[in-house]
Amino acid sequence: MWGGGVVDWDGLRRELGDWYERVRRDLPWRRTRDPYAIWVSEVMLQQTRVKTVIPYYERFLERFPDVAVLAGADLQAVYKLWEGLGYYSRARHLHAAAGMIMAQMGGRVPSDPQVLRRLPGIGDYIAAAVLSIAFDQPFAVVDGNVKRVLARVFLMETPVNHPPGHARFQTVADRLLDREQPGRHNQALMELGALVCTPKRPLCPQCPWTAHCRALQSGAVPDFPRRVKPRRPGEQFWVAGAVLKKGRLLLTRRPDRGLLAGLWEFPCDRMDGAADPAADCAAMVRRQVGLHCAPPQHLVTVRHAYTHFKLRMALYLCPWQGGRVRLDGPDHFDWVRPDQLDRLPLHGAVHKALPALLQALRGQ
DNA sequence: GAACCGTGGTA
DNA sequence: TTACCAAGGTT
Repeated sequence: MWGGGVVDWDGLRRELGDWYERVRRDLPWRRTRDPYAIWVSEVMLQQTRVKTVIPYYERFLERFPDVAVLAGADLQAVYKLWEGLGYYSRARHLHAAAGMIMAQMGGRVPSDPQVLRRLPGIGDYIAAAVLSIAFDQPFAVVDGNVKRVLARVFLMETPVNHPPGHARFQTVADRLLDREQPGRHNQALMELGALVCTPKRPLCPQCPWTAHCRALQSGAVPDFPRRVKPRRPGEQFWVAGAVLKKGRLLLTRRPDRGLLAGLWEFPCDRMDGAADPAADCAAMVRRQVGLHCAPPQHLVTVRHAYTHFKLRMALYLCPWQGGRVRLDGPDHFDWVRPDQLDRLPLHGAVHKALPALLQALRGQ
């Protein structure tokens, strides 16, 4: 894998550690050794930028300062704090894991790898991160940063976005790990990927590993890491109906599984056909919440990009005409005054459409 | 093993 | 506008 060349593992570890001590960012989760806080930070940082996470992390630790408080909290409150951060199952898993820790593990984040790994939402990466950073245990993390750095330094052809190749990176990361200071080492390697060995325009002159990097020596840095072509996401069309009754709007909650689990929205569904969207919307309202409404009035159509499909959602204003709410799909509902909408966790597409709705309501 | 699961920044 | 990408995990 390393082309027969000799690798100076000790030199790599030392130079990385020295570099990290010089340039490390002062991040909120680097000011604590509390396993709970480290865990929360790692969950939030999953597929999410540091800059985005910081305010969420601060609020979360303030509101839920330890495992016991989180376990005792209402899941809806956790979702509300997570609103806008995405991947909402992370919030549900964190809450459920806190409950398990209180019920079965004496209220402390477990330091046993096998126990930790059993908690929902904790996979290989987060387990290794918590164990190394909070408990000084010798586990190497492999995230997107680590793969990119290793691919360049060792000229690894393994695609970084193809699960079958993951084990190759883990093997190299294990060999490279500084077992004396695993927490510092793991953070240093990720910091190198975040600050220097970046996806585009890496800052090679600032890299502590210029003498070791095979991609740099062969002028191939822009060609690494390798990546397999992802499939282009398809497009979906949704119709959403804001049912208005006596100045209140009907909001529904999505089921606890699947897309946008647990978040609130206006009743919506994929469009049946392109023939008559307004009639589609009225039919959707009857089907999903059992209500009859006056002819829906188109307010706005928003675009939103999810991981695996693109969405165009048309929002209609639907004056209530009759019927009592009977849910088919959503698992909860509530009639909400427009100025109270911010009490519920809403997803991105709803937030995009909201200004048009509020403006229409003011105009009535 | 492949598909699913969000959002915002950036080029 | 589109494509890429970011401290992954679950089903």
